[in-house]
Amino acid sequence: MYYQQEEQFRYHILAMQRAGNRELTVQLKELDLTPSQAEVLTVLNERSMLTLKEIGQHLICETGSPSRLVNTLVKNGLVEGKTDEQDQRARRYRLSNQGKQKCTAVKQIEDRLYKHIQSIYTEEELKILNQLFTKYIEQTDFHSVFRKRSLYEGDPDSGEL
Amino acid sequence: MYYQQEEQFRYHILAMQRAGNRELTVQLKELDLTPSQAEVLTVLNERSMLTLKEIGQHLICETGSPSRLVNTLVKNGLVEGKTDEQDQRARRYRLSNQGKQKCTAVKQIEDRLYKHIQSIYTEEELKILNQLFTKYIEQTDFHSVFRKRSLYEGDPDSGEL
DNA sequence: CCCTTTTACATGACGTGTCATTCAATTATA
DNA sequence: TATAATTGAATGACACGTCATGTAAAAGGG
Repeated sequence: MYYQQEEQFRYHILAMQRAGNRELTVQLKELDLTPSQAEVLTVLNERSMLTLKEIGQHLICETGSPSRLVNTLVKNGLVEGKTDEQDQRARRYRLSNQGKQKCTAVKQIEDRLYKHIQSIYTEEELKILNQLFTKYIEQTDFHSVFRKRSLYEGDPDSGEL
Repeated sequence: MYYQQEEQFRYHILAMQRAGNRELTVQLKELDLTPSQAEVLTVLNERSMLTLKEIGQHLICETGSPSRLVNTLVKNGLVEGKTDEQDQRARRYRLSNQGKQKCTAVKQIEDRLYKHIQSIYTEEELKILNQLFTKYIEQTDFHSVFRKRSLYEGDPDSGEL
């Protein structure tokens, strides 16, 4: 068969994403959160007072402007927004106290996921995988997201220009 | 940072899936198909006269019973279904002539994707990636899907038990 | 300063993914 | 053979992810 490895690769990526997302969905259900909502909380926990557009630039789960996603969190009292004083169009968002609490709970659940990953791959294998992934990601819009989120280095502020 | 590689891995998987899906979505738009719809066509092209449940067992894009997905294709004239004679509950689906035509067009688009993947990774790297992915997939429900779809061997019938 | 263009966001639309519920056909069981 | 349990599928519900459109604020050009 032509492209056998390529086809396998393509469906592997899809399956891995689906599997991971389901795992997270189940775990996060006890917090009444979806994986996407949890990612927003994580982003706002790292860098507060972001506009919608900025939040979008830090999300891997979604490209465009995550209006609905963030507004759901506002409605649920986890995030609060204020109109930007310089720009009346923009709103700046931050975690509420309840949101901060949720966020620590989210971290525990993420740790479970990371431990699961650790149980499957050695640190050496993960490095190989991530290195190869980077070759792909570099060619996509996501590259800047990873930099902004500081997901490449252990250093938690190198993405902030 | 704890779990740095694991976190990167997790988001890499998400980003790769999103990037690939967007690429496919754009390409398939000229056929008026979505990636999920294209996967159903591909499955029915490999093995015809499947029930909804069986189609679901061959799909990586979706778990449950893909009623709506398949019915959209029926409505668009790409797939036709007949009630199973042994089991009045079940319907058996196959590609219409129009569906078969679409399917060859889909293959060309998939080939473009595979060539893109080839342009990023060597065959050796793909083998390493797929081998590592398999370690993960083996622990999920998707393992049987890959076997049924014969995505593991070049042999196009080994999954049929 | 007015007018055009751009920008930030909201919203409608559409097709998923996922789960729960419902319904009818089939199988198992008492 | 009645009846109960199971199964295949349809459907409602909900939250996405993506695109297109609309609206108001801001920026830019004359």
